[in-house]
Amino acid sequence: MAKKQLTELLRQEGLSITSPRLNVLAVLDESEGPLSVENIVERSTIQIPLSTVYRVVADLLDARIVSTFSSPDKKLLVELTRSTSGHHHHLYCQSCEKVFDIDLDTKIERLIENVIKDVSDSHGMRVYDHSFEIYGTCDRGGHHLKSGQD
Amino acid sequence: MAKKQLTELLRQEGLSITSPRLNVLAVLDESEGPLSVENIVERSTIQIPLSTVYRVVADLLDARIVSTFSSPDKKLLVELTRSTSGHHHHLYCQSCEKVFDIDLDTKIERLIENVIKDVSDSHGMRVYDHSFEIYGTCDRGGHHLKSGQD
DNA sequence: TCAATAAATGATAATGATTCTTAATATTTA
DNA sequence: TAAATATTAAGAATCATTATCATTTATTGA
Repeated sequence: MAKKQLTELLRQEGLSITSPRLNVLAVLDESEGPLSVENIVERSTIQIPLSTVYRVVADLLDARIVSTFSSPDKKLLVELTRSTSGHHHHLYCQSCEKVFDIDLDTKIERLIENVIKDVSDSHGMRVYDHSFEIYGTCDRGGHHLKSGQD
Repeated sequence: MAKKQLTELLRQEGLSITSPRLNVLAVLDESEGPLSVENIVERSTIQIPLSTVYRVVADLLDARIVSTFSSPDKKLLVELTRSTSGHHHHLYCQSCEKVFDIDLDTKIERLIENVIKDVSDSHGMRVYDHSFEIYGTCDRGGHHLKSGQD
């Protein structure tokens, strides 16, 4: 995606255009999958302090430009909201520490929605989200090759 | 569950019988749902340092006497493995910060297994676990009433 | 375009959950 | 019961994340 488009993303949400924000967006845009804050810093062409990345991510999250969730080892993972067709799930590889987006087909997803409705009704709760995550190992090339996505 | 039974649980797994271990087990046994480490300390009749609870929980986890997972705010949650019929899922309440165990019916769970098989095959991964979590609010009595379970 | 104003950043300190270290204590085993 | 072994308590250390605040940068309106 061109820098101009990234700029437009920010402008549309009323966020001012700054170099840390553009760079974080560019890094996320170039990645195939979700990235940790550390990943983002590593991949950025300019140097950005971790604290700034956390703040930028929080702002982008408020604006719903990115989505966040946690890895099995409880680190913050970030991805462009737009890069996925809305709701989806994640597949974690224990050995190479990558995360993959997965989409369930509509039938399955609808079934899950029904299950959620049953469960939440029986508990008298209003549900705002759900997650479905799969943990495995790819067994390619040993353990802990490298963190990062693509 | 009687103290004698808790003792037996430890003995069966070859763990020595200590007062922190028995107390952590007793607290978990009396709770309706999963507890955080802090919850456990609060509810224990004897005083146990946090670090000891973490270590005890790690030992009990190795012995598969307890199971652990993470809350949305990334805290460690613990429950007796025995208290649930094996695999199950969780429902989190944002307002009162409780966690409930939920069981999906066999048909649904089997369906999920199939989905997982498809996904893992297509990514060439060996799957060792999955999670399915629901997030909601019970809207009873305002927000952040109290952490804890029963 | 340029100064005034508001917002964002960088550097670093603070925090909170969890883990580690080590001397002291409790449990097990012979 | 005593020696050998495992566990604990206390607090320091660590890691990810958040907060603080002085400085810099972006925006806006003349």
